[in-house]
This record gives sequence, structure tokens and C-alpha cells, in this order.
Amino acid sequence: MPSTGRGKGPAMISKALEQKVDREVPDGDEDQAADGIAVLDDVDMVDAVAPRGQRRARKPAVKEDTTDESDDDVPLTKRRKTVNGTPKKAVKESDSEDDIPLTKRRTSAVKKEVVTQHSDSDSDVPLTKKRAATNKRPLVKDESDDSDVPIAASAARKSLAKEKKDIEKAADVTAKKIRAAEKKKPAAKRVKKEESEDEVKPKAKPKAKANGTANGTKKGAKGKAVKDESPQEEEEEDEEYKWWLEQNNDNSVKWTTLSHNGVLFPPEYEPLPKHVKLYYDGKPVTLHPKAEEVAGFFGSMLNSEVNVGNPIFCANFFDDFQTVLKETGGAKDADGKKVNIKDFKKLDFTKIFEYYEADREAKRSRSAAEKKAAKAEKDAAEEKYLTCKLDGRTEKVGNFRVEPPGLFRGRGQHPKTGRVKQRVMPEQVTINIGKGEKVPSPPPGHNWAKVIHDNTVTWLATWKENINGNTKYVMLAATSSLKGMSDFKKFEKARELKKHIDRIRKDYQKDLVSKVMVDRQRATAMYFIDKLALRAGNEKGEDEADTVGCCSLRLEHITLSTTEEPFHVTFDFLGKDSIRYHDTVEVTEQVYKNLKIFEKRKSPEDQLFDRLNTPTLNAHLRSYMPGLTAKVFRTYNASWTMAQEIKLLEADKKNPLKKANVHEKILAYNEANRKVAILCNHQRTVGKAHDTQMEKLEYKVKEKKYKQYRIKHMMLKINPKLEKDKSFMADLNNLYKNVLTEKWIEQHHKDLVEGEKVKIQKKFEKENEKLEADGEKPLKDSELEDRLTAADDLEKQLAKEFKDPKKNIAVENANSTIEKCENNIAKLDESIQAIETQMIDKEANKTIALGTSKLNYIDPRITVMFCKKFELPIEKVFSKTLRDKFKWAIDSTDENWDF
DNA sequence: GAGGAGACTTGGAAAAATCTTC
DNA sequence: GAAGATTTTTCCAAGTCTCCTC
Repeated sequence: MPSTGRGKGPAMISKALEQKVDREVPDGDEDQAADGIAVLDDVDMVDAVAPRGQRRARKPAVKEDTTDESDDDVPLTKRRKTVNGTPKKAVKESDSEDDIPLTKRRTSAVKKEVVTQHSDSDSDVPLTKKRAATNKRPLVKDESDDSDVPIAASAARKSLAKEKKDIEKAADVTAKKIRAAEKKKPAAKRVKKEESEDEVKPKAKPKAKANGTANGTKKGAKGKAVKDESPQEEEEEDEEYKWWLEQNNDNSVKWTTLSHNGVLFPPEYEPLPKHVKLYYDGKPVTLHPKAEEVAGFFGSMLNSEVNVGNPIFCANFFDDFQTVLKETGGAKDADGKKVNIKDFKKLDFTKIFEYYEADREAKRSRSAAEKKAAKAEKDAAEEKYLTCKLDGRTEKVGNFRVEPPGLFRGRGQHPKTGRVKQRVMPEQVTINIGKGEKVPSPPPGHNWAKVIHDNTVTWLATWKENINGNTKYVMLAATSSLKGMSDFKKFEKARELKKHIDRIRKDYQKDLVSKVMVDRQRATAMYFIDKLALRAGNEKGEDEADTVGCCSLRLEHITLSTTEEPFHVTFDFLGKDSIRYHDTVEVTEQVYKNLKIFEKRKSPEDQLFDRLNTPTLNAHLRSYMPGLTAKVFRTYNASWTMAQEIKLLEADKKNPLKKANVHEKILAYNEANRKVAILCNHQRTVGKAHDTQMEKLEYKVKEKKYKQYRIKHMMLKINPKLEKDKSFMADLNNLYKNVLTEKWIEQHHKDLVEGEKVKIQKKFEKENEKLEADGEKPLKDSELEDRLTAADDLEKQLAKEFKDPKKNIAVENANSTIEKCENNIAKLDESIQAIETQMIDKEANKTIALGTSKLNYIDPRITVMFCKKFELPIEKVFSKTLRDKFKWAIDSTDENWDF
């Protein structure tokens, strides 16, 4: 596990060190550099903050520093040997003058994005000269694997970076405005402290809904999405608890009365049929049901390459499998002789996999009635767990099912991935319920671990899982009042940050030149958290995947640019869920210099911010605003960005979005949403079918254009005078030559003929099936041949059309008129536009997941405001679940609401 | 103040439900 | 109404942050 590199650098930053780094940094603007760096005297240094104790052992420094940096070293020990699965680089360059990285890192083209530097006019830090970012040598470390670097995301990130400056400026202006307005308010009316800010409830709308976009929900009605929903659904609204209309200022007590029915345990293990065996060294073996169950966990997921293809996963599984074998008497062959299972490679789970696959397939291919019956049975079994009574109200429970046993699917290189997640027994489960309420009965023959009555927490049941010792909880659903309130508070806190953001930014810009190392590190970290929306980056344990956030970044995760491209930093690290963050950003000269300073006397595996951790950072943030933490910046920046993007749409008077069609409105919303997702680095893997789906859509567009092309020829037949209409003919020629092309038309004709044949064949087969089912004679093959002549005729006709379209494309309908043809073309245009919009959206979303930001980061009131302002039904952007979750926002927001 | 436990939010993948097309 | 595509929901891992103990 990585060491922290804690306190390795000097506590103070000396003048000499500053000057040294000044000489090392790439050729920046001299004047600005002079302004930007506070040159400090050695003599006035006070060790304001001593290095904190080491969290973990560290590796010895590779090279002794001989400069005059203060010397508060702590011993260093070895750290993790790899980063992102690749061997670590050699220790970073020494402190000598030549430690400006001159090595050329790569020559191939690679993405590069630029986050514009902070350049507020009132900033304490001078502006850095901007360099043209294009046509320069790429800086990324690893050229072999850019596959997960989304091109679309890259472009969008660039565009977001361009806008970021304006977005920040707007934030600055807003903060000042808010404070000015507050000053004007009579003192008594001003909100005194943060708690009161926190507890402001969303204002309810005056009675009934303003339009049909806000949506109610029928209790228990499962998400029959969008189209079927009717306004009647809202009839039950009256019975609903609108917490946002109430005053509840107590944060510590979560409920007064609570009753529920406990948890639902997974079904017992059903042994495999006798003939389904695990094979070892080519021979079937018999296992104790407990061991067989574990073999089944692995066997049923053979198609999950991400897991079974991971050697750690396999090794961990095998380890646990061997343990369970030992405990249960081992494996036996057909003769009852013991088989010593010692080589994973000799295990063959195919039969088990096939069995489970067949089972899944059988489930899939059940008739509608069977599926319905099974669902009804499942629903009945689950019904009593679906809801609980909280303060007398019925609230939905979220995850009432106890997690079934299986293999732990830790992500990335989690050291425990593949370990057996054991079955949770009632004896491990603690129930939390109101005093005096009926305690749900544990399964027969069992007891609960404990029954408690803690109303300061929101969970109904809890247990510990065996893999990491993490606590699991049964909590209320996202639509519940408790979760709703907490969501609302989260967004209000982010809004509260609006008031302070200018001050905070100004302060961290100032601290970027602080002589106190911890302050300078904190300021630099805050710069990243604010500009790049990095996560805080808590410390992690030895037994977890090696992922990092801002505070836990190590030297090996950043690469500073060469002299050819000053002030660029390439980040390459695995963040939450082992999702790669790989980006080159332009930073201010001061930030760049700070990073150089922080790198001094450290190895690649040392902490970049060796004097900073998340509690320290958050403690500092709280001095600005109670409750402010690093996480709030992500919510704030996400919501603020979204709001600003929508303002841009509003400001576009040339193309008023209000007048656009639904597709365009959705696209505009998604584009704004996408910017937020990119900011937060929300990625997803490209679906297997993506390329095929795109090709299909492209084909669909061409098909429609081909139809237009034919209609135009028909129009020429109806009105030959059109031939003199230059624009008409130019359009037609363009369609033929540029859009469709001769080659495409030829292929399309073949496809049409082939399609016709298949259609005839299928129809024929179906008719025969029916005849046979009715006990009648099937049609003769000659009948099929007769019918297929229609396809031959089509082929001939199309060949003629291909040869001379003008002459041979005939008017298909005798009643056709020019007007009717034009209408048809217009209709086709409309549907082409819809497909093209879909394609743009699809391609842009290829690697970017919009869901997480919509669900967790963007204040839902911004979306509601957008929908109301641009007259877009909320169903188009919020699914049923989201509408339920954000009912408070839908109910309380009007078109003029501002984040 | 370090370290761990506990409580809660955030996150992508997989499964399930629904829609669309033929 | 079947098949395939797409969207929505569920699942549970993995974060953040607070609180408690020593």
C-alpha cells in the first residue's frame, strides 16, 4: 500500500527554493512570474504547521537534497509498486538544476484539454500568459492505452473549459450581489447563521399545479413510464406528506415513531441436479452442497469476463473455494474417492455455467402469462417489506432484501475481489424500530442479533459483510421524506456556497504563494477541487483498490509539462470505482511552480500534498461556511455550471429554444447535462452494439433521403416544368451525387430486393405453419416460387430506375399532386431531423454517463425551471423515479427560479 | 490528533421493464 | 406478438464525512 509521504517536504518555503523553481519552470512571462511568486526571506520562517505523523511507512528518499530547504524529514518506506496496473516509473528527477523534465514523452497524437486558468481581474495572482495549446507535443505518459479516453468527452471538455472563465466570473458577480443585498436587509431579518440557512424549505407553489408537467405518483404503481401517465395520477396527492411545506428544524432526531416488517432473506441454496457437475482434470467431481454453492457462484458468471478474466478474482475465489472444500470434506470422484483440487486451471465450470444459462434462458422465454404469474408471486412475497410507517406516514423502503451470498465483485484491482461473500444470517442482523412497536419476527428457528430503538439514524436494519467488514444498511427509498429532505439540504448548502465562492477563490489564489507549506498545498488542492471537480481523496487502506482523489494524489499521478509547453499538467490516476482520470490541463504559472516545489525531494510514490489530508482541508473550509466540505464544491460546480449553460440557452435570442421542437429541447438539455457529467468525469463503457446502432441510424437517414429522391422524380413527372426550377434540380442532383451516391443506391436496391424476398419467404412459412396447425395441407413450394417473382419484378424495376431514374421512376399513386409530394418530403425531413438529433446525442453520450450528475449533482430545481421556461414536459428529462425523488422540486419551482 | 467505526451519498454495471419495429 | 433496442430500475461497491475512543 502506498505510503503517505507525509511531511516529507519542508514546512516552509524558502526564498532559495522559490528562486530555484523559478529558474526551472518553463519560459513564462517574466513580469508575471515576478508578480506571481512571493519571494520570501529565509529568516522570517516560522514552522507554523508541523508535519503530521506518518500514516504509513514510506520509502527512503532517493536523493538527498542539499539545498537550504528546511529539514524535517521523516523516514520513508516503500510504497505501491504500480500505478494503473503498470510498473512505476523511476524516481523523479533530482533537485539539481536539470530536473526540468526534458525527456520527450511521446510523439503520437493524443487528446489534450485545457482548463483555462483563473483570471479574475481582482485576483491576487497575476495572470499567466496563455499559450496556444494546439499543435504542441502531447504530454500524456502512456500512449498504449488511450482507448478509454473519450473523444467526444475530450471535445466537450475543451468547450467547457472555454466557458469556465465566464462561468466563474458570473459566480463572482453573483456572490457580491448576494452579499450586497444582504447588507441592505434590515439586520433583524438577515439570517443569522448557517443552521437557519440550512433549514429554509423549498417554497410551495400556490395550490394546484401550474401546468401538466409536474407529476404525481400513484402509490405502489410500478413505473409505467412516460406515455401512459395521466393527470389523474395526481389525485392522491392530497394524502401525500409534503415535508417541504413543514418546518422541521431538528437535524438529530430523524423520527418519532417507526414500524416496519424487517428484511427479506434470499432463498436457501438449491443444489444442482445430480448430472450437473464441476469437472476437475477432465473428470466430474461431487461436492458438498456448501462447496457446490461456491462453485456455482463462479460457474454462473463465466460470461463475466471483467471478473473471471481477472487473475486476482480467480485467485481469491480459488483460495476461498479451497477453504470451503477443506471444511466440507473435499471433492470426490464417481467412485467416491477423494480428489485433491489444487490447480485452478484444471477446474472446468462449463457444465455448471450451461445449467445456469439454460435456467436464465428458460426464464426469459416464459410466456407472458407465466411471467405475469411469477411476478405476482414475487410481489406478494415482497409486499409487506415494501413500506414502513414513519411518524405515522407510509414511506417506501429502499433495499429491504438482504444481500445474497456470492462472489465479491470489487472493482479494478481490488485485492479482495473474488472472495466469497457469505450468506447473512438473521443472527447477524440488527433491527432498528420504534419503541413499543411490534418487532418483526426473524425466520423460524432464528433470532436477530439485536433490536434497538435509535431515532437519530435513518436505517431500519443493519449487518456487517464479511469481506471488508463494512456495515450494510436497509434504508428508506430515495422518494422518502427523509431522503428528500437530506437531498434538499445538500442542494441548499451548495447554493449557500454561492455567497462565499468569490472570497474562497480569492483566498486560495492568495495562499498559492503562502510561505507556509501546508497553506500552499491546501490552496493548490483547492484549486484542483474547484477547477477540476476532483473528489476530496480520503486515505485508503492496504486492502482496498489503489484509487485516489485530490488529497491522496501521488507524484506519479501527475506529469508537469516540458519547457515547450509551460504550465500544463497531465493527470493520470484511477479515481472512484477505478475510473481513470486522464486529462491534460493548463494551470496558472503559480500552481505549476507549486507543483514543482511539492515534488522536491520526493519519489513518484510519495504524496503530492504531503502536509494535507481531507480532515485538514475540510476544517479549513468550515471556517468559510459551516458545513462546507470538499464534496460541496462538486455539487456547487455541477449545479452552477448547469444553471449557467441554461442561461446561455436563454440568452440566445436568434434561436429561441422555446420555439424549437421537443427533440431540440431535449438535446439542448442533454448537452448542458453532458458538460456537467464531463466536469465530474462520469464515464461509462461503450456498449458493444454502439457502432452497429450508429450505422443503422445512418442507414435509416439515407433510406429516408432515398425516398425523398424518388418523390422528387415523381414530382418531375407530375410537373415537367420543375426541370427549369434551378433550386429544385440542384437539390435533386445533390441528393443523388453527394448524399446518397450511385454506389449506395445500387447497394440499397439490392437490399430492397433481398428484403422483399425475405418478407415473402417469411409470410409463406407463417401461412404454412398456420395451415399445419389447423390440420390443413401446406402450400406447395411452387407457390413460393410464384410469389418470389414479385421480388424479381422489383429487381427489374429498380434496375431500370438505376439506369435512368428520370425516365423510369414512375408516379406511384395516381392521385399524387405536387402539394402531396411536398408534404411527404416535409414529413420525411422531420423524421430525418429526429434521427439525426438522436445520433448526435448518442455519439456524444457514448462514453459519458449523464445519469449520475442528474441524480446526484444537478439541483433538480434547475431542471424544473428549464422545463417550465422552455415548455418541455418534465417527463422528457426526468424518469418516473426521478420525478418521485424530486417531487419537492417539481412542486416548489417556477420558471424564474434561480440556483 | 490518529484511527476506526458508523452513517450516509455517489457510482457504474447488470437486470428488468418498456418501447419500437417489423 | 416476437425480437431487438432503449430506457429505467436495482444492486451493491466505493466513496465522503462525522463522531467516538484512546
